[in-house]
Amino acid sequence: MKPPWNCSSLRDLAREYAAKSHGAAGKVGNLSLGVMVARIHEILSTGKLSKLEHFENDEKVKTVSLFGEVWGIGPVTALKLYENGHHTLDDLKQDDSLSTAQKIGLKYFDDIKKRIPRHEVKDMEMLLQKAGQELLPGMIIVCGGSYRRGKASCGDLDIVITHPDGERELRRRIDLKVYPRDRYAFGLIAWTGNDVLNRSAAGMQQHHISHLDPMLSGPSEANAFLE
DNA sequence: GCGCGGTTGAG
DNA sequence: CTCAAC
DNA sequence: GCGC
Repeated sequence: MKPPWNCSSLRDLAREYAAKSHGAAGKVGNLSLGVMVARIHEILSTGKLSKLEHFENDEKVKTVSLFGEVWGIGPVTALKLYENGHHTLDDLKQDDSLSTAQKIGLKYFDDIKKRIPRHEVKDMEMLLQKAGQELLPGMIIVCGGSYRRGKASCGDLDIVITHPDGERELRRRIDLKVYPRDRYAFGLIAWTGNDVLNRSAAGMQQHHISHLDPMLSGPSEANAFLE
């Protein structure tokens, strides 16, 4: 397959770039124009660069990249995990040194990777807007990101919130405690208080249900200022 | 010679 | 402080 | 390449 432009025009572009970047004569970085043109040509005609094939097929590179796809695991941790002898996502599941976020990211790896259909994002946006209006009339809630750019599906929801009176609002502190139904009783006791009762309820929970799944059964708390 | 985005939050 | 998400 |  031939690219729609010829090598001489590429060469001109490369020269121009090289001139701007104050590189050595006839070079871009440490690549000669010839090599650069050849590589661009290969990418345009085959869609990839054979020089990089080695990397894509390397077991370590593949595994570390895979680990890096887990929400909560970045480049540093991905590499560490690999060097600690982990080679699959199932290996990672055995590792209890993972952070809370990483455990969640791993557990819901497949879920999180799934794209969200546009209509579903629209539904969720409307739901939030409705809840927002009821909470504080005049609230403006908009879903941004790829949804706002008109994409047919989205990786997540990016929500932006404002209010006309936002600047003058008196700030109140709010604590949200969300419990699964089967632990609601503990939560109610704990967060009615006083602090002594809070501690005993926490103890009861720990003693009776600490074996339950922390994501599905654990209380989640949000401690926030309304801003 | 090094970092190259800045901010926020978890741990 | 490091690491990660956004 | 630029600022530290």
